[in-house]
Amino acid sequence: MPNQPHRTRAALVQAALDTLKTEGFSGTTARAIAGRAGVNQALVFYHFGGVESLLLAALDATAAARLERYRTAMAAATDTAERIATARRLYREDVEGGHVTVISELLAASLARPQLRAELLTRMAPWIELVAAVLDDVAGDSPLSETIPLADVASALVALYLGLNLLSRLDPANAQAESLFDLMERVAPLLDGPSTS
Amino acid sequence: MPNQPHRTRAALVQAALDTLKTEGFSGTTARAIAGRAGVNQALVFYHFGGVESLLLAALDATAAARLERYRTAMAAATDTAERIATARRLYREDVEGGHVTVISELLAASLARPQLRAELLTRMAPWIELVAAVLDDVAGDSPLSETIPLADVASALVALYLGLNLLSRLDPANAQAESLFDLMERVAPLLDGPSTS
DNA sequence: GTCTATACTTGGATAGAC
DNA sequence: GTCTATCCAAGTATAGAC
Repeated sequence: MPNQPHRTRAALVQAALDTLKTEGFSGTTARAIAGRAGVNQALVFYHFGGVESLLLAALDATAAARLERYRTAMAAATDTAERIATARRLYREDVEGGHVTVISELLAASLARPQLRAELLTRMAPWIELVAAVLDDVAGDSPLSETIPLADVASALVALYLGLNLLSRLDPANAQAESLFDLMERVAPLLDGPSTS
Repeated sequence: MPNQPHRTRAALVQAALDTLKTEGFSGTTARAIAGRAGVNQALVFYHFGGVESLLLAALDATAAARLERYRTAMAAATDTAERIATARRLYREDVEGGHVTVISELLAASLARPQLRAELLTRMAPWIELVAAVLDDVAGDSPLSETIPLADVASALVALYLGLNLLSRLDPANAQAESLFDLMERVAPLLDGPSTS
């Protein structure tokens, strides 16, 4: 009884994500993924050609959904305070859902894998663009947008996001990120205030 | 001709660092380390009890030297501009020398290793304290120190540092970090200016 | 076209030789 | 105290059964 191919593929993609989130990159082997998916280990190679390709397919699947979620949530926010509150909500979702963990583990593993590194480079771009677009909205017509290179700040914010997620492993309560959002919420009115004429 | 034990141990520690920097965590096996050190693979277990313990010993060795370097370099800086210039210099050293890579790889791997996670938690504390101390000097007698929780900002800066290093793998030129330091140098006078009465 | 069985390689760890 | 020989577990990948 041959299984429907797309079902096996989907199960492997989901299992790959779950394994990466709970076992880390070094624990994400063809056997571990297949075991979680309930299929034979060799199917990883048949359907995806190898573990690395499967992981990239899994990243693409989760990143597309996540990007869409970010875009709609951020579009609904109209001022800086709301954008920060939204960012906090999204950050919590990411930590709980392990969405950022997937990219962190792959980035860490890309050190010794030039191919993986190249693939990840392409896939980081839309995130940095998304943050840059939000920053552009925040800066709005204020003089900030002229004097500060938004693209660089966007990269830095993405780096901060990754770093916070990495550090959050050591502290399950994740107090740093929460109090950082508190701080940003206190600073937010200073950004909106002057430009609201 | 029995080797002096401390020579073998030192060779393993150095080889462990080099392997972690070039092969990443998943490539840092007892065999890879021992091969690089030019000793038998079983000595990793004899001298350190296992790969993970060796890696922690290696981290301790490099972190102690690195912390000392940071402390003396930062102590020599007297105003905010100098501190930022020093931070830029230290950051470049870290990227080139792979010092942060060691901790990034271990943090990424700690996801599925509770013991490693606990050990790393202890070892991150002095770095956050160091940054907090520098921030305290920067804030000085300005009102900033009252309104902004320095400990949280210190954690965030450490996270940013880790994240920048992680992203720098994708872009060898590492333009983000450099232009971020540019930005900070332009903002620095605003911090020093008002409080210099 | 899909999957199973199996071959081969690499890694962790230790018993015992020197 | 140091290292070799060796075992066992786990990983990748493919040849061939269905």
